[in-house]
Amino acid sequence: MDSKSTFTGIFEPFLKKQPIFEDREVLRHSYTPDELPHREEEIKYLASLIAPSLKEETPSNVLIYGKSGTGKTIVTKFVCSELERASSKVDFNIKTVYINCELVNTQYRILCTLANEFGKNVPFTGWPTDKVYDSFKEGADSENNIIIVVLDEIDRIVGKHGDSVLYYLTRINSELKNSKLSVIGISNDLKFTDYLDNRVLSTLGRDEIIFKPYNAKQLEDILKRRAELAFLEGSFDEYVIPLCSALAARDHGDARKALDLLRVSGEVAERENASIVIERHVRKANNKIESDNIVEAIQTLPTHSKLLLYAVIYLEERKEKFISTGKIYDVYAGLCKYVSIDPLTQRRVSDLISELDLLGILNSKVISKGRYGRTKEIKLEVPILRIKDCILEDVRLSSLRNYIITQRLLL
DNA sequence: CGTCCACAGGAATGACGGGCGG
DNA sequence: CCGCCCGTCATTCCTGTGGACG
Repeated sequence: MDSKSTFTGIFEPFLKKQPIFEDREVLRHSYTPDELPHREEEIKYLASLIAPSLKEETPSNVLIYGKSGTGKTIVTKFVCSELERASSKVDFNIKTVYINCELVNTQYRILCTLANEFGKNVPFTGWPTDKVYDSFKEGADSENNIIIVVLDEIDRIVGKHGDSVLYYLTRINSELKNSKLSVIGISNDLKFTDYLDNRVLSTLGRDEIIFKPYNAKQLEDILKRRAELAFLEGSFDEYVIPLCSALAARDHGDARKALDLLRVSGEVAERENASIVIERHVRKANNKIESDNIVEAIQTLPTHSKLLLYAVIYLEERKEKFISTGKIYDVYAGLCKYVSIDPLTQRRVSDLISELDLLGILNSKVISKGRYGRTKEIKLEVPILRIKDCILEDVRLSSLRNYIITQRLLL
C-alpha cells in the first residue's frame, strides 16, 4: 500500500466535483426577479391605485393583506420602483420610502427614518416626538413631492399604541403645502384592522388588496423560472420542482418556503457530491428545514418549558403508556428541585403544556377516565434525540446536564 | 342514577419590567 | 429623568365536567 496516495489528493473530490448551482442567490428571498408570475392582477391593480401620483394628485392609501410568502412585499417594491422610473418623465418628485416595521417598530423611529430620508439630521434618540414630526414635515414640504410611504409588517406597530404614527401620517396632507403623502400598509394578519383606530381605518383602509396563496401549479411555475437561473442546465431531476411545490403548497402556498426548500435541496445534493438534485435530496432538505425550525423553537423556550419538555421525554423513555398532566407535574417538580429552580404551580404548567401543544412540539388531548378523573393525554410530537441535547444546552440546567453525563459514563 | 375523581380552564389579582409622555 | 401605565408572567381560588363505578 502506498501510504502517500491515501492522503494526497483529499481535496481532489472538491475540485472535480460537479457544480450544481449556476447562481444560488437567485433562490434567496432578497433576490428580486424581473417578472412576477401569477401576480399580474395585483400588480395592475396596485399600479392603478397609485398612478394618480403621475398627475400630481394624491394617490390612494392602500392596505395589502396576505399570508407570508404570497408576494406582497416583492410586488409592492416592484410597483414602487416602476413608479419612480416613470416619474423621470414628469417635473416633480415622486419618492417612495420603504419601512419594515418589524425592524423600525416605534413611532419615533419611523418618523426619524422618514425625516432622515428628506435630508434632515435627526438623531436616533433624544428628541421629543413632535419635534421629529415637524422636522419630517419641513423636509417633505421643502419642494414639490409626491411621497409614498410603504409600511411593511404594519401589524407590528398597531398592537402597541404605535398607531398614533398612522394617525399622523394619514392626516398630514392637510398640513402640507407643496407635497402630498400616501401610505401603503402591508400586513400578514387579516384581522389587524380590528385593533386599528376607526379614524385611521377610514382613511387608510379605503382601498384594499388581498393576496391569495399560490396553489401548487403556480408555485411550480415560479420555481421553474427561478431554477433555470439558479441551477446549471440538467442538474436537477424533473420531479424535484413538482415535489418542492407540493410540499410548500401543503402549508398555505408559501413561495418563500418553496424557494428555501429548493435551495436547501441543492445544497444537500452538493454536499453529497451528487451531480444532479433528485427527489431524495428534497425529502432530506424538507426534514432538515423542519428540524431546524423545531430546534430553534425549543432553544427560544423559557427554562420552565424546557424542564417540562424534559419531563415528558423522561416519561417517554421510561415507556410510560399514558402520560398525564399529573405525572408530568410530578417529574417536573422533581427536576426543578434538582436544578434548584422554584417549580411553577400546576395551573401555570397546564398553560405551558397548551403552549407547547400550540407550537406542535407536544400533542395533548383531553381524556376522561370516568371516576378516575379527567386529564390530558400528552404525547411528544418530535424525535427525542434531536431535542434532548438542545434542552440541556440551557445554562440554568447545567447541573442536570452534568448529572446525565456522569450517568452515561457509569453505564 | 348519583357520586366523585383528577384534572381543565376561567376570573381576579399580584409582581415585574419596559416604554411613553410630561 | 421620573412617575405612570400597560402588557406579560405567575399564583390563588374557583367552578365545570365526562363517564366508570357502586
